[in-house]
Amino acid sequence: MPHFGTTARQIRERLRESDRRFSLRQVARRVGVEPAYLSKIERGVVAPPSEATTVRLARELDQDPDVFLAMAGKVSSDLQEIIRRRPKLFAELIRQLREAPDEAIFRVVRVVRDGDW
Amino acid sequence: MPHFGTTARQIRERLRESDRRFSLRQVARRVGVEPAYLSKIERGVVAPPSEATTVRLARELDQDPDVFLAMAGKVSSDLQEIIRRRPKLFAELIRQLREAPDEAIFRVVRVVRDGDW
DNA sequence: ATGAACGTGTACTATGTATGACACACTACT
DNA sequence: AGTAGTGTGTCATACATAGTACACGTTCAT
Repeated sequence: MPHFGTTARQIRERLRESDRRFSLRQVARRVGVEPAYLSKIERGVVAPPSEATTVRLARELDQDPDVFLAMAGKVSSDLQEIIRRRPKLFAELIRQLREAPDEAIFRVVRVVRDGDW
Repeated sequence: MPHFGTTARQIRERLRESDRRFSLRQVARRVGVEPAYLSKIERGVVAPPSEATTVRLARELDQDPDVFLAMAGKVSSDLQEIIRRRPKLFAELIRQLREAPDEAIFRVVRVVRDGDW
């Protein structure tokens, strides 16, 4: 699993090559945190930020919030709530899919999405 | 969603009717917390305990840990880790199943478990 | 009727989480 | 040469989490 801060920094620096609005300070301002704090986050000096801040940062860097949250060691609270509503069913389903290959999970997603079964 | 403390207390008191080893004090001792603390938990004076304590309490009361964790507003960390390993796939799957009837989810569980598809 | 067990009130504490504020040195234009 | 912008070091803080410790009045069993 890649490091949260390092990854965020790499993505930001890549974006910055073509758009100098992606300086640490400007991104920090748009995300709504202090530059010093974002600096520490990117270098791993502090733990990844809260869920809300992580999601705002992901959006700012045009990344998938769930992936960013995963790197931050978290799971989106809306997913957690879905699980909490029916804990037995979801717990069994998820543990069942622990070792399943990506393909198998994706097949399940498709089947459920299309509903034709 | 039922209240964590209230539910725990009811279950414990039911168990106690046939086995007086289920006093608050004795359960607290076996679970590894102070009686005063368990008392406060059961009455909702304090927030539900940590994941580890919640699971030990569930086991002690012969309940499903995932259900107890759900009532405590949490999701088992082992489930979270499974999701974090493949955040996109699991996020899509779970959101897909948010509104699905129990029956549909259980059908998916069975299909995946039996693997014949 | 007394000692053990019971449930609970009050007070305290240790650790973690999630930042903010400010100052500093460096660089990049204009 | 100066000013605007940049990244970072240090210090402080507010709040939440997850409990412990002890004392008190009550009840239960012998």
